[in-house]
Amino acid sequence: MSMNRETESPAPRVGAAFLLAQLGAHGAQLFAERIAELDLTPAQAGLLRLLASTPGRSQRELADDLGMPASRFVPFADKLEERGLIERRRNTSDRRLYALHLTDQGLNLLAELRKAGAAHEQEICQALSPDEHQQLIDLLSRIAEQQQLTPGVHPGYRSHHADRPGRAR
Amino acid sequence: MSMNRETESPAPRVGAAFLLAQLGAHGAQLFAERIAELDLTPAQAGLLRLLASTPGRSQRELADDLGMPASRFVPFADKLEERGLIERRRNTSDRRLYALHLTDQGLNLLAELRKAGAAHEQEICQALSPDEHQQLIDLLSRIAEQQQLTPGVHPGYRSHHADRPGRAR
DNA sequence: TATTGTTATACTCTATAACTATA
DNA sequence: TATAGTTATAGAGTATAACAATA
Repeated sequence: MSMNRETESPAPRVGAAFLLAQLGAHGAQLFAERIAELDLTPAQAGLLRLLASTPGRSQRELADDLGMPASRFVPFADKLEERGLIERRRNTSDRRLYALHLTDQGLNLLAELRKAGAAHEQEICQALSPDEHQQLIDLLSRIAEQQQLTPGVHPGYRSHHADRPGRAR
Repeated sequence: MSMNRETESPAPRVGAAFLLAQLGAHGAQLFAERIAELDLTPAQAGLLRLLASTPGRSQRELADDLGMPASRFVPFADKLEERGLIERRRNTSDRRLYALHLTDQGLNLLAELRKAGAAHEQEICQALSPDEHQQLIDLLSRIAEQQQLTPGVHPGYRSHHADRPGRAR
């Protein structure tokens, strides 16, 4: 079949929103494959980062931040506790609450995680010069702020496969 | 433990890759909610756009492009055919193949879809000036090309809820 | 009575693989 | 024998809601 019957549409006319969705999903997949080598999922990595910045919060608060129902957070946290990465401490003033903390082992893994994050950043942005790289961060930050996105959390965490790391296909 | 032992890290130090994932997921969600008013999912919209640019292809080819298994493509296309948006025509030279085409009704809905896409683009990029908007598109296009992403398709299509439109929470 | 954490059940969605028709 | 399309089934993952402990 002839493929060039309508040559009057040369430019693909791709918008920024579509590119953002496309690149975001692509990058998220690459990152998931990368940290699978640490036996971590993006959601698990998100919890570790969350506990590093504000330790001692309750499971319900953390579940809300990650966008997952409390009932799913329980086995989600169970696995990380079994691996010795996080710790549940009883709150003495209100014994209904747990206070979640990173263990030393969790801190060590978090350091590995940050190395992986830096390598991932370079992989995604290798087409840009350092100046352009910073330019992109500035533009994206402005959009994120205007869209009122919470720093450090994105909606993908609420999704499926929060427990088992995915592999490359 | 004291929380301000390392005060030398004042900036949140968010990378472009994380912002891309965050904004991509956020924008995809907004877009899904927007086109739910047309009773369409992002994957369905993707197929309509695909058929508009290159009509007459087989189901297997299209399923591959959308990243979904052929078995799931069948009921996926069924719904659009029942709604009179697409049409299956038998290939005369190889009668195993279907050739999928948009109907007139499908073309009309595609026009609505493009209006929704333009409005979505403005919603996402309202923090930027026209110049900055174009600047962002250029930077993202360079990354997409270097990462060898297929124009017009993104991995989110392969995912869940390809059939039923989601609503705002 | 309200809230945190937990468990169980019922449901949705999916891929695997078998099957038919055509090549 | 190989491929396009289809169907069925078995399994994974989820939210809803009931439950126990504490406030």
